[in-house]
Formats: sequence, structure tokens, C-alpha cells
Amino acid sequence: MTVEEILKNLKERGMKITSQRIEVIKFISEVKKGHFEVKDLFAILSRKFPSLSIVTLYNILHALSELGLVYSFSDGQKTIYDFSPEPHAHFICSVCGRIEDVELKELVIGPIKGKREKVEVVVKGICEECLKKVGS
Amino acid sequence: MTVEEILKNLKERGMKITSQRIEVIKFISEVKKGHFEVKDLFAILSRKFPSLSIVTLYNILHALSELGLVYSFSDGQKTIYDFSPEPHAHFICSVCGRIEDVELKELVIGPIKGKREKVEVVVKGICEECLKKVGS
DNA sequence: CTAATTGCAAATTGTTTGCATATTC
DNA sequence: GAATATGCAAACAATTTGCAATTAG
Repeated sequence: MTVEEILKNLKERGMKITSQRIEVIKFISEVKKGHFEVKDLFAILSRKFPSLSIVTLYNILHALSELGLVYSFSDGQKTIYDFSPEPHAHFICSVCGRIEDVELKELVIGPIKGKREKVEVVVKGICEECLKKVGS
Repeated sequence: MTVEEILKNLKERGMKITSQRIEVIKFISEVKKGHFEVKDLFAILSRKFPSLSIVTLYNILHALSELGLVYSFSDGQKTIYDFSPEPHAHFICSVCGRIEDVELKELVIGPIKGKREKVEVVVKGICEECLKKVGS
């Protein structure tokens, strides 16, 4: 989705197009792939947009997430935002915290009483580099 | 595993058997199934053990989790402990926060560069009751 | 002009840390 | 008696809330 498409999307849902929202969406559609915490995004966007508040970032990302325009999951401590469109699992290193995409080949779960909105598959472990450093 | 077996397990790993640990392990092995937050467990055990500190609970649960004696996952905000031994997925209602077990029939993921320690499958959505109340 | 959005300060929540005291082995 | 564990107070990190000022439509 292009920046314009996303903005159109927001407009259609009655949301206002603010410069903060434009910046965030621009960033997302430029990057396309990768994981970010709110903090990281804040650090990056603050440079170009010094008046930006992290509270606004929380608002915007929360809204985009609700609309299904970004995907979010938790590393157990904080929310990670993920802009890549294809579903996949995530590997999180419990030592260095690094997150890597993992192919999700097959996932079958039993029936759910209710409306299912999203599925998070998180694999925790120790990445190769940390294994080398610490041993196991 | 019985309380005695778990305690033996701890001893073998050089951990000391304290009354706090006994209480926690007793509780876990009595309940066997169900999800708890540290806060809940603290509320329950505090009655029988008024001097118990929640910090100690964090310590104990963290240790038991490391040893693989309890399973833990995140609801995105806090750590949920799960004492049932068979692997399964979890459904979390984003409205009321209730957590239910979901059968995990099949899960195949791609290769991982590193040592895989555990997999969390969390399904988020809205439970039947909340759907009835709010509509959708 | 009106409703939505921003951004600040402050509050909350979950969890961790430092350290002195107490307890197990 | 030595090493480990507890529990308190305080620190921390991520996120949310209340609210007044600003901005988009």
C-alpha cells in the first residue's frame, strides 16, 4: 500500500490527516520490512519532527494497528511493530533481544469460542551469536 | 510431578528449600490447570503466608520457569503463568482479558538460526460473552 | 466553527534492583 | 558459618490518562 492509499484509507474512516500521521505512514511504507519499538520510531522521527510527542506515536500506532495497517506483537515486555505484510513467526533471543522473522509453514489450532482477530507465534531462544559468546 | 519430586528437583540443582517455595509449588501442583498472573498468586498465597513478598514470588516463578517446571507467556502486558503440562495455544479476549486454552493441532515453522527454547502461540480476539455485550 | 488530535505532566502497571536481614544447608 | 533467599523501599520501563491548547475539515 502506498502512502496515499493509506491516507485515503484513514480519511474514509473519518480520521484526520495530520502531519504527524503522514510522517509515521511515510516511514512505514518506506521501510516495509523490519521491527520497531515505539521508542525507536520516536528517536528516528523526532529528528525530522522535533515537536513530536511519544504519546502521539502511541496513539497513531495504536490506531493503525486497530485498522490492520500495521501488525504488532509483544516480546513479553513491550510492543513490537512489524510492517511486513506477510504473516510469519518471530524468533526472539532472550539474551540480546534481537528479533528475527521465521517462516510460518503451518498452523492449525482447535475451535475458538469467539471472534479471532490475530495470531502471534513467538519463538524464544538464544540466537547463534549469543550461543557463541556464552556457550550453552 | 508431585510436590516432593519438584522439591527434589530443586535440591538437585542446588536450590534451597524455603517455606515460600514450598507454598508456591504446593499451589501449582494442586491446581495443575489454569492461568495465573503473579498478582493473583500473590493475593492467594498472602492469605496463608502474610509475610510473603511479591518480589519473592517473582523470583520463585522466574526460577521455576527457567527450570521448565512452569510455563509462562505474555498477554502483551504482563506475564501469565500456566501450570498445565501439555502444550497448547491461548486465546486472549482483548475486551475482558480472559484467557482460554486452545488446542494446538499443528505447528510447523521454518529453520531457526539458534537454540529454540519455547514457542508461544497466542490468539487475540473477542470472546463470545463480550461479542454478545458489545456486538461487532 | 466543531470535533478530533496533539503534547505535556502526571499517574499506572508490571517488573527489577540494591541492600540489609534472615534462613537453609 | 557460608552461601543463598527473603522482603523492603526505591528505581525503572512501557504505556495510559486527564486536560488545555492546537489544528484539520
